[in-house]
Amino acid sequence: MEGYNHKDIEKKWQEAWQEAGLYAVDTESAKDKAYLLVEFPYPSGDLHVGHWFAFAVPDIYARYLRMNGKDVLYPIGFDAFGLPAENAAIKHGEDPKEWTFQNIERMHKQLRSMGNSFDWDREVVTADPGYYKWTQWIFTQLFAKDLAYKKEATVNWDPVDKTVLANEQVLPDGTGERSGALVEQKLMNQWFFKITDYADRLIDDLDDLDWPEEIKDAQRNWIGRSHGAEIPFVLSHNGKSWNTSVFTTRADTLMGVTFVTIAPERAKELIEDGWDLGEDVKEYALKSVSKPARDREANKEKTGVKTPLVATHPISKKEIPVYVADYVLGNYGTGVVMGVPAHDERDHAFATKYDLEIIPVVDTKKEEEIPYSGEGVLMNSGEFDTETTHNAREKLAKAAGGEMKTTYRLRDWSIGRQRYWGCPIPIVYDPEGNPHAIPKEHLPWTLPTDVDFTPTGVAPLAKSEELKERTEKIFGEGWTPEIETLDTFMDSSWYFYRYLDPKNENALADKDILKQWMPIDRYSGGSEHTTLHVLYSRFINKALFDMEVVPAEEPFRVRMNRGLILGPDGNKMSKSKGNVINPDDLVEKYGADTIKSYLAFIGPYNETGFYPWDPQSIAGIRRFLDRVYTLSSKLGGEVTDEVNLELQKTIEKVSRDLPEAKFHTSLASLMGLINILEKEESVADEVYKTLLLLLAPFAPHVSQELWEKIGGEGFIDHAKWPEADSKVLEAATVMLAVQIGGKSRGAIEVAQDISEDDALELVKNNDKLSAYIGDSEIKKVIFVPGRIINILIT
RNA sequence: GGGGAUGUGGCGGAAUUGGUAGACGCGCUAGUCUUAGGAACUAGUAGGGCAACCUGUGGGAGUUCAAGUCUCCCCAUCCCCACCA
Repeated sequence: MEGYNHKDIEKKWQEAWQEAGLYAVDTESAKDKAYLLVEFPYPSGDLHVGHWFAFAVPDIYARYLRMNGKDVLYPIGFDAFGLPAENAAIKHGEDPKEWTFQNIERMHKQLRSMGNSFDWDREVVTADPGYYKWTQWIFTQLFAKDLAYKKEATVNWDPVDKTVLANEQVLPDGTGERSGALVEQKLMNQWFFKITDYADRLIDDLDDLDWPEEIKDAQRNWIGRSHGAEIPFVLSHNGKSWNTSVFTTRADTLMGVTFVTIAPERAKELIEDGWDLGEDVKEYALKSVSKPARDREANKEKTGVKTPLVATHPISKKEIPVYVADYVLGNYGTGVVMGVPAHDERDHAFATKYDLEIIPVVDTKKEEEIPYSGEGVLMNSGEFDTETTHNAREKLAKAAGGEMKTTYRLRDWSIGRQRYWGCPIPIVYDPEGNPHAIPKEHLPWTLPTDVDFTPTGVAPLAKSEELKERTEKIFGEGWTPEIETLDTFMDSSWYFYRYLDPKNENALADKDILKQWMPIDRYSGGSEHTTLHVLYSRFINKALFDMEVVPAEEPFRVRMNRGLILGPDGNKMSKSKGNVINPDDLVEKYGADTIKSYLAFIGPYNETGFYPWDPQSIAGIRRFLDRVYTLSSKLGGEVTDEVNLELQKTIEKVSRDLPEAKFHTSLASLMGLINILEKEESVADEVYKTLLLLLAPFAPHVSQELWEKIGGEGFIDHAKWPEADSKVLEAATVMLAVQIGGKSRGAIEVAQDISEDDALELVKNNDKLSAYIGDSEIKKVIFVPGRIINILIT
């Protein structure tokens, strides 16, 4: 069969769309807005198939909404700061800025070859000073609200990239998200965002969001809210005492405490404060603290060292031993844990190993073994005996002088990076070393260029003479600049506001425009960003919402994660495996319409499946488009009732499935229609036109070309989405399934509203079906109109 | 260990939400046309059986006239979190 010439057609229409400014949106005048967002790419220099999956498929929905009369904004930009640029600079002596902007140039071409309905006038590049001026401004606002602060803390240190990482950037196996290096723990003075202030709202507000449960749960889990009690404990040695406290979710087991364990971090702090805890404790604590988190967690065997400290039980006043043990985490709760070996597995293991007393305080009725961590009735707990564990929880906490408290797994977001190619933190220090936000009139606080950025662990900006001079010139002698740059996740946590008003010089975006366009109607992206970018963006949005900078409390009305395209061999695409599919070659061979349709056809878009690239399937999709094209030579004649019914069914199906991101079933029904039309002698113009309208979101170029060919008016994108004729659909006959004695025996063609009696009569008059009834008596008939008739016989 | 999801032909996946399981595509088989084709087209394609039929949605129970879909118990795979007190 003769195929169509995708190269000419796609070039022709991409130019025409561009010239007509077809996808430019006026955010000020739009009436019925739809804001669709896809995660903007890092300018790595080469577009891969994953980008197509991420950008070309949601474009189907954008085009659908546009044909339904919406003012659709579908923007694109670049997350342009980051390490690859800097590493390329170090390796090949390139300028990171040059490297980045050259890559962006290349990617522009590739992105345009997709033929998406992007509004290119709104492109945003985070490394552009016009953009990062506002990244810096947001930082200064957070600083003013004490949501950005500096503190001495143990942070994740990536020894390869030589920079600090946020907790979210350390993978479960303890390696850096980017470098893959084993992350170390290092005590440093660092900038943080106080995301923990928003922990409750970040959890609670999830309830009202129309997001998949798995995404919400992943965030809830990450934030890790835990309700319990904080109970004071006094630890003493040599006449000195330390008033601390433990966090527990089981205050009811307080009378079963037989020892206390402290985290190595706490022991180290005590030693630094001059406590003499002995050589063994010192050695153990220091060794544990410097261990990479992974090593420490890998060792499931409980270890610990007895300290000379003595803890006083807050109720019984009994003296109990204190251990330092590395299974106690320094950054969760208080880093001090009460040991209840009878009712906690870890404490039990520890107590058994070090031969410590075990006192059961929950009556297990001898049915459960110790350790027993369930609920029950208290025993061995003095006046609290016979209380239920549930009721005793708060009472015991109060009796011990403690209070109910909630803790979180979430840590504050570490945002300083000791690297060059990033947004400079807009802070200067006065001669006394106090930090001050750089006032708005000096923003953007530009990234200096007189810097050698070979990573040494010291931030490269420290070497910039220009930055030093600039600071002193503006703020006075003795003032010094902050030398760290911002985590690039900060750049990307607000870009969606900027798309709305990208050239605004007075605000990150105009308030009225924000009010009209936020929140985003649908945001699709990768599942790997659930606890990174998406969480950070929600935090920044809430902080800005509280400052009345942005209008919506949540930025993303709908979030959906997509799947992953694998290589033809079923493995993740990677250069080393040699299984990378180059989209440019595919554009050349099949055209953009085919790639987009193939990726849409592969499965449900809003589920995170893994899809191996199938070179034969894509040929099948191209065959389908060729068939649509070829069909244009058979135009003419009248619409038959049968064809019209199939057409109306297809309109109904596509209009129902497409908005739900079920692009694959939408295409399937279009293929079904084509199969029917091909069997006809001729195809009426109106039928073909409707087919093109339905196909336009999936294959915009070839649909537009055919639209023009058959005399369609103007751009197909401006044509109205067809509406199914409900009269035709209602008048259609259906196949009524016939069951006899509960077994499927066939079907009869009937009107949708046929009565039970008429249907029964038809079955009786049908030789084949009535044979199943035979001489048997009809006991009962179950009839579901338009669906099924089930005749029960004796 | 905790949380979330998913199990349907050789493969990706459908199933009007409790109503004829396997739409659509790939692959496969046969044929047509071709010097040839890994091109295109036509027909077939869950398994078993010559057939009428029978069996089939990870396994096992159950509810129902009717279960891929609902309930309970297992099994497997994937993702997230995890010595979180």
